[in-house]
Amino acid sequence: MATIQDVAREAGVSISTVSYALSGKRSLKAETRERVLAAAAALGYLPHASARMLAANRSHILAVTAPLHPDTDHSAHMVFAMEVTKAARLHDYDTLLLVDTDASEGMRRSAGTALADGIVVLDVDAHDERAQLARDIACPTVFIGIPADTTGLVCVDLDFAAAARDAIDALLVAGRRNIGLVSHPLETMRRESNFPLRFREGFVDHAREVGLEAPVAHPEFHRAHEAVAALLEAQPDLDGLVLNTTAEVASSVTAALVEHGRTVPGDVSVIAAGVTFSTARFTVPFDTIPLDASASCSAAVDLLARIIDDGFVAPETTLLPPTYITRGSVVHATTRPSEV
Amino acid sequence: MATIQDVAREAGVSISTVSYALSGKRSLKAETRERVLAAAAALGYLPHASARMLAANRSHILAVTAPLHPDTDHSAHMVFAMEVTKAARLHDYDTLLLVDTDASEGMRRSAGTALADGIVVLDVDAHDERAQLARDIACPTVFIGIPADTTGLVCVDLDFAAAARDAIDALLVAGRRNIGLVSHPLETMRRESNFPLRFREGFVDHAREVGLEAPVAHPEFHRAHEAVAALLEAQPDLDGLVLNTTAEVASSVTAALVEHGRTVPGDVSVIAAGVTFSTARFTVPFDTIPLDASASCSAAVDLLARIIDDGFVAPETTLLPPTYITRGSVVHATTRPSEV
DNA sequence: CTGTTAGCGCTTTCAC
DNA sequence: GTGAAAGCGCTAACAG
Repeated sequence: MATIQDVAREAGVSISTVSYALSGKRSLKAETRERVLAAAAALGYLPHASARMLAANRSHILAVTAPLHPDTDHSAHMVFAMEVTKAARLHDYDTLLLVDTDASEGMRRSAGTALADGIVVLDVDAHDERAQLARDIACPTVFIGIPADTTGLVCVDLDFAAAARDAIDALLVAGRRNIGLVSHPLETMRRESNFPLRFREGFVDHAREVGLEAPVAHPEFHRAHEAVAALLEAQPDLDGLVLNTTAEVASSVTAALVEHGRTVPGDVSVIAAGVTFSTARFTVPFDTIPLDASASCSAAVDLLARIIDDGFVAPETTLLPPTYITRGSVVHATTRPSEV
Repeated sequence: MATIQDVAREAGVSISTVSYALSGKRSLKAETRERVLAAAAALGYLPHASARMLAANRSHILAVTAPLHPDTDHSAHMVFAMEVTKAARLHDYDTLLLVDTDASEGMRRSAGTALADGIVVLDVDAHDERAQLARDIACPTVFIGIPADTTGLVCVDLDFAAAARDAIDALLVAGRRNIGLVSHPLETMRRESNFPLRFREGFVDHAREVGLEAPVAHPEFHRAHEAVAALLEAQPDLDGLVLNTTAEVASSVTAALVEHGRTVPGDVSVIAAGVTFSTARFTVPFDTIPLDASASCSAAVDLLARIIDDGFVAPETTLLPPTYITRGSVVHATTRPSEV
């Protein structure tokens, strides 16, 4: 491997000139710079990562901690990890994957050894131990998700409460007033997984505001059947359904409704909200208020890069506004095909 | 952050003694070592990663390249990335995630800058550009998966041909002779994704050896229906089915068979083979010859660690033997419930 | 058994 | 506009 020495010799300049020519941190005579770049290219020079890290006191590495729960949706997990990685590359960072048992210990380690310049925290629980950890370590950290106590933390996430409101409002506009929510499995709620709680809360609160009953069901066995049955029991006239649940459950909702003699979207209009998966290929594609991993991750990494550069940013929580995708699963109550 | 200097001062020894006390690379008087360890603990000392990298010429980082295809199974993708990460930690390596467009360029970069000590290549196609890249760069590389030309490469993978044979044999033992295969979508086959090809080839070859028809179907639209219909057309007496396909397709196989008036496992016995997902929660759980990500990744990382340490290992392909998990979806033809 | 010291390859002052 | 040189914090000879 060619070193900066080799390039300097080849170009007939000093190594500092090479360094500056490549970093652009000070202006050189155009001709000199050309010569250096040519020499570097000729030798196939690439700077030695650890030497650069040590000298510059910057690793150009971000750590992303993504713990694994028994109910973890691997697919969503991967999408977030990849989107963080992609966003990081735009800022010239590579990303280290910290998983499982290593999610906390790895955070401490990569911060303590200066392995990482910053940390992205994924899959946040309400009482996540990584929240306190982030306060303790001296390493810029951004949460994608919002723990119960955000004191001193920087957090980014979709505004799930707003997403829940928008979903209800869209159904109201379609003349639907008997609205239910299929939320996440109880297992997920029990560990106080961050966004399912916030979505449910937003849903319940807004339903109360606009004077709706709005029952909530938590599916079991990764199927919609029981959840739909429970909602129909609580609300026999169910005509609107909000889904903030897993892909598996969502994909069986239409079938479950049909088994109970309800058509979609005529009898029951459906909206999937705060979900990462696409419903485009479902029997009936659902209107969706997506949880856009790319948007969340870019926002988080942009913030993190800024914190690393500035050395400081005021702790704050950024809520990303929801967007609405129409796919035809919400129709006005008066135009119900079953009544045509 | 405390440095090795601080620890040396605190313990009243030289920095090399600290280094040796912590690395154990030479023997010290027990008391000295204790004193050093105590001092390190007291100061909360953690070695500076980049300094260690530079001095030791070892980054303790592995890169894992996992490109993204339109038909990528994110869930399986994540499982492999995580299993590599877990296995790497056992050897004191961290793992860098290289995704997407960065899969090749990132490989070159992390090798060229000495960012990574080694590379794990995931999701290998038959004519994967990363094969040639691995030969060109001077960085230990292990493939999980097997490209068409393995010259000079180190590869690890499940023995998919053996898995296909075992699946057929298990059905033969159960008295089934009209066996079909539901393989991967054509999209996946077209890019010559590595293991679906090898499984299909193993299946077709062994079927010929034992004198079976053995039609193969490639599902569309991520559903089993059309594939099952195609197989039944080719083989109206279908009584055995091998699945080497996506979770989505596999989960709808039983329903598709039932729609065609066939029971599982009575009329048609089913085996899922070379798959990462579990069928335990399916309506009818399938006997499975698993593609064990953990096993493949451990084997690959163990090998890689050895190559990094030894500086050399003979290029070779390691095929992991398949195992069989019984879940009751294969019954003998004479005990067909539908005939009881 | 322990200490001294020369780097590892780069960045960045400081000097010209 | 360019060069010389002092580190960054560690590892691993080389000495004793």
